[in-house]
Amino acid sequence: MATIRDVAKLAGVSVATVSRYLNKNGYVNKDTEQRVAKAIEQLNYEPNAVARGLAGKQTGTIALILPDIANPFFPEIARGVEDVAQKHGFTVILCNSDDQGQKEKSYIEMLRKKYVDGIIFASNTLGQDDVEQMNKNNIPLVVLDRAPTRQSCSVIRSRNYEGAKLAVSHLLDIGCKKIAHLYGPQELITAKKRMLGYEESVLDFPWYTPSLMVPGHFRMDGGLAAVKELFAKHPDVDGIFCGNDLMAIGALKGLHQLGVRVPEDVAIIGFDGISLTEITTPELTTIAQPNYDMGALAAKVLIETIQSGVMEAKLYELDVELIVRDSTKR
Amino acid sequence: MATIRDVAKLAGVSVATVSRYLNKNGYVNKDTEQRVAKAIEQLNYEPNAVARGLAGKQTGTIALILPDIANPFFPEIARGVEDVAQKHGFTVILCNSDDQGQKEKSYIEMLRKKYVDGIIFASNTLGQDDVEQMNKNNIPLVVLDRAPTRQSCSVIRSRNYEGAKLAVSHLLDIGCKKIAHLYGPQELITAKKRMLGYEESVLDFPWYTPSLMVPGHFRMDGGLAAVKELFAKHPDVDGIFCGNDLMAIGALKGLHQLGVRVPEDVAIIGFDGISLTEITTPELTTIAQPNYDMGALAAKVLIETIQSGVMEAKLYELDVELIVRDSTKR
DNA sequence: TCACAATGTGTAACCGGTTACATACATTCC
DNA sequence: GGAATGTATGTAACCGGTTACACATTGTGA
Repeated sequence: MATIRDVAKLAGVSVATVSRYLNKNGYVNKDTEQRVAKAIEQLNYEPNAVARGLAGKQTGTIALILPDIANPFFPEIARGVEDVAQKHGFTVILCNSDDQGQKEKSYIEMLRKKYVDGIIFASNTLGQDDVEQMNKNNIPLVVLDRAPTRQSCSVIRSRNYEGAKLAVSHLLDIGCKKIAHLYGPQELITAKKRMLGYEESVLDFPWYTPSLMVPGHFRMDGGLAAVKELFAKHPDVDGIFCGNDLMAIGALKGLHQLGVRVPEDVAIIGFDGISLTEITTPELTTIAQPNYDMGALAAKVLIETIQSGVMEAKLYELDVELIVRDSTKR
Repeated sequence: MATIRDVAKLAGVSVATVSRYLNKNGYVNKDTEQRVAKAIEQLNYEPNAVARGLAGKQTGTIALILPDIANPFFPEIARGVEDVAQKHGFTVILCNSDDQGQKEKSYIEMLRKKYVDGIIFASNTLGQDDVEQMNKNNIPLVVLDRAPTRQSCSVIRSRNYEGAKLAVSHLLDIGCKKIAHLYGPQELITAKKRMLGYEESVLDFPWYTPSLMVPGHFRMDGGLAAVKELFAKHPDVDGIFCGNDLMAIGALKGLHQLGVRVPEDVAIIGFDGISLTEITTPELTTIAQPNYDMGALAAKVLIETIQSGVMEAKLYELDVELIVRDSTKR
């Protein structure tokens, strides 16, 4: 592989000039430019990214830390991140934290040593101390969807509260008379807001009672168990708003096992808009987040932060959309 | 951040000694070792991975190139890759090729410039020239699942042919009298072998005719369309072996639309064992590949190649397993 | 005509590691 | 006792870029 010095020699200029030509900063004469270009061409020269990283402290690499890429919620986000990164000449490092603070910290450690230019977090366990450490090390970060606080870093989220209200009002619209809610881990802002939206929507109905809210841990098996628990207490429920799609799928399974028909006996609506909602029978109505767009936006914001050098701390809230499918069609 | 020179100064030794201590190569006296260790401790020193990369030409980074992480087939593989990489102190760069040779080449270009230590391919469009280029540049690569040839690189695959025979014989076992096959893109060795397994299993039956094989492009919508085409010609089919799970899900949908009952009228079996097969109604019988393990093995083989420096070209074929679920239960 | 700015280029230090080679002393073997 | 070998350490070049600074030339305004 040719180096910048080879190019300089062949073009009869100094390495500084070649570097200036490459980075398009500083003055380079038109003629010189031509000569350098030709030398580069001839030698088939490619600047070495690692050397660049060392000298310039920018590696053109960002990291995406998420709990588990095998969770169907994340691949679309990851795709959004990667597409935008790729378009800007950045490369994406994938990290699965399993929501373990320990794993997360060791990733951050390693990423810092590798001079990643920035990090996107889609993880729950991001601690205040981590954020501070990143700030101290001057590593830009963007938090996706789940951050409890918004401090010295940008946050991308969707309108969970509004989405929840939308979900409940849809169930009411189609004539539901008693609506339950399966909720996710309350340490997640996402789960909390969705529950809040539900509560505020139903609080004034005579049928409402807190035991209509059952935890499902944002997981499929959790949704399945929850729905059974729910029907033991409230066999007359005729609508369920699930805090995420995975629980909704679990609930669907559970109802199927109980011999309850969807949507005839019970209507179900989920939240997230993951692609799995299209493969169930019946297909699931859901409040769709723009998952891909959230990833894409996160990457865009991060890269802007990296390139401008100013670490802003904005909150971006994206709109959600009600997608009506068979699980609520009567 | 402290550098190796700071450590050397504080410990009263040369940088070479510190480096030897860090890499545990060459001689270092016990006492010196202690002093260096203390200096590192005091300065909170962390070796800089980029500088290391430049000097040593090893970055502790591997890349995973796949068509699309949002395709449900890949996240599990990716997870397997990442877990093993992480355990060995490697970092994984994620690349979505969309099966476009062009995109793939530009990724490879960029990865080479970044000194990635090796690449795992799970992409169809990997050309002979690419492989040669990698070999010339001495970048180890491992090809996952879909490689046409096996030349100067290791290949990880599952027993597609055997799996296909297993699938058909299962359908025969449950009493199917006319079995169709939805197949994937024939340029994929995977799709080809699965079709071959089908053909050889059914060739001698009187009901067999080539028009029982319908293309479904390994996609859900393809499976849906294929099943409709199939039933227009062969309404008496009572078993379908789908070349992958996505098509099986599509077929399930299509049959549902046609009012055909599964498994009563038609039994369906897929291939791959992706997690989606558990959320359909009825749940899908499938020939499960060890997806996670395939990713993990790919990473293991790649890292071994990187660390040993010998570029072997082995073929690993993993066993598949029949998982019987409702879609073939009679 | 002179001062100053804009343009163009080169030298060499620097980023933070690794490592070939030189040197020195302690053992071991014949 | 001298050669060969093992242990321990330091010097300095090297990986391949970027960039501060110096210097030269040309253009411009007063």
